[in-house]
Amino acid sequence: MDTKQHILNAAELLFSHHGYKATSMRAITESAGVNLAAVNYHFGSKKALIESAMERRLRPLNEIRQKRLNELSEASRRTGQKTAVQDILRSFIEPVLLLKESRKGEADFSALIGRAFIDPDDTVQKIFLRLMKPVSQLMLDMLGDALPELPEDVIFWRYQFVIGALARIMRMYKNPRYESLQKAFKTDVESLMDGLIYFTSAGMEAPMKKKNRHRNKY
Amino acid sequence: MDTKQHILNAAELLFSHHGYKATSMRAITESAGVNLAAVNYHFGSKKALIESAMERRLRPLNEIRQKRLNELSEASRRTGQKTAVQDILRSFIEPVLLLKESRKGEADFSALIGRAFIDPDDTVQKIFLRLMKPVSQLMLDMLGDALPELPEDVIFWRYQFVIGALARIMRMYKNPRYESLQKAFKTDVESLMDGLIYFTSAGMEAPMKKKNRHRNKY
DNA sequence: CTGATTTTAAAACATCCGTTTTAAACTTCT
DNA sequence: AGAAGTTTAAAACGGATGTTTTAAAATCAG
Repeated sequence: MDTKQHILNAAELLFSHHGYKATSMRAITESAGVNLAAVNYHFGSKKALIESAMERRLRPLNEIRQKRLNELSEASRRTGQKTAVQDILRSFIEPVLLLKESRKGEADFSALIGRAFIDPDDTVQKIFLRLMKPVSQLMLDMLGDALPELPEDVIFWRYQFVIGALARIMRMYKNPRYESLQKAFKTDVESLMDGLIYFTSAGMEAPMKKKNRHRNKY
Repeated sequence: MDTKQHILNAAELLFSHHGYKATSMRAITESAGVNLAAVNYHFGSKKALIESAMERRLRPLNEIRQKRLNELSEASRRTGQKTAVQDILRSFIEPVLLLKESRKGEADFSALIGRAFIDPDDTVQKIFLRLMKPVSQLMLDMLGDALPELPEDVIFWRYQFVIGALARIMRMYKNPRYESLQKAFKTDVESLMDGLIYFTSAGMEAPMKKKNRHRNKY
């Protein structure tokens, strides 16, 4: 009965490394040690398999995020103080990187999420947007409340900057492909996470400046 | 003789939309209105074609970046003042987004670069890293000089945050796939670019805080 | 035990892929 | 005009892909 889990684990690992298109059913089933037909038997199709793999990780992750964000809103209502931008970002960023460390035995599933952010396949993108939509909307609402002086579109794009930065380090951190770039840095997850939170908090709270204050020739 | 250009334009567009693996030779040649065999005749292989497509855009772009960065260094040497972080980031970010607007007739090649950042294919990644290496090293050096109080690994990761944020908006901006998320925002490129520069400048200059100043339950 | 479900093995399916080949037409330049 | 280079058309290549089928074996629940 754990054939499904074996398949999901193998799919998660291969998909996070090579992307959707380049991960074949034969590679998945061989890596999982099961028969080729098992995937279609249990999941129906490759598309349904990758959807299951993404949901297995993204659903509980986003539930944690929403719970933490709701706790922040409640505390704000209780104390009458505005929620700090840094706490909002921390609620969004911390869970994915901490879960990464807490399950060392399993396949690296924060890489799966990092891959889902950017996989070029339309199927993957649609699944991902659907799974992220509730927490994304909540983030935008809370950031809007925390930064009332910023217009809606500025909040939106700054949130996208955060997403982009997070997605990048989810793929880079401890990824052998990028080891050559990282010299001898032995940065631990907590430091990297805190670094990202400080960076994005400062960026989120940066003032808007007037345009055309700087000429350029290109 | 402009068959090669037609092929490159078609490859650029399709590759930026669907990624390397999902862009077939047949799709490229049909979109370019040329024969299937023309790609192998002119370029030798699919891999060599995508390499040409990337080099065509990335080489002049990074030359502009390096030239602007060198001008900043020279000005700093001349005046004895430290180079501003914002000017460094502007030299890196502005060229790609401004070139995007200046050639409306051609295929959208900033999307090509945005895609190259994140395509899962190993071939694409190797080509991209090779083309980006010189300007990346220059950026790290200059950021290190501008922020002497930050350790090397913090500079490195913050630079990666910038890369991630930039790559994300290069793919999102004016991409029909993400239109539904952007409500009625009619943000122009200059505003978006300035927004990214202010965001990343603030993040780059953010102070480092001590660790473990915040408990969490997950 | 029995019946239902799960899993395996092996083969075949149609389809797509990058690439190559062949021969004929077209263009360009000397 | 003639040679060289370019482009087209059509077909085929070997291989990989997702999916399906068939039948036998293994597992498990009532």
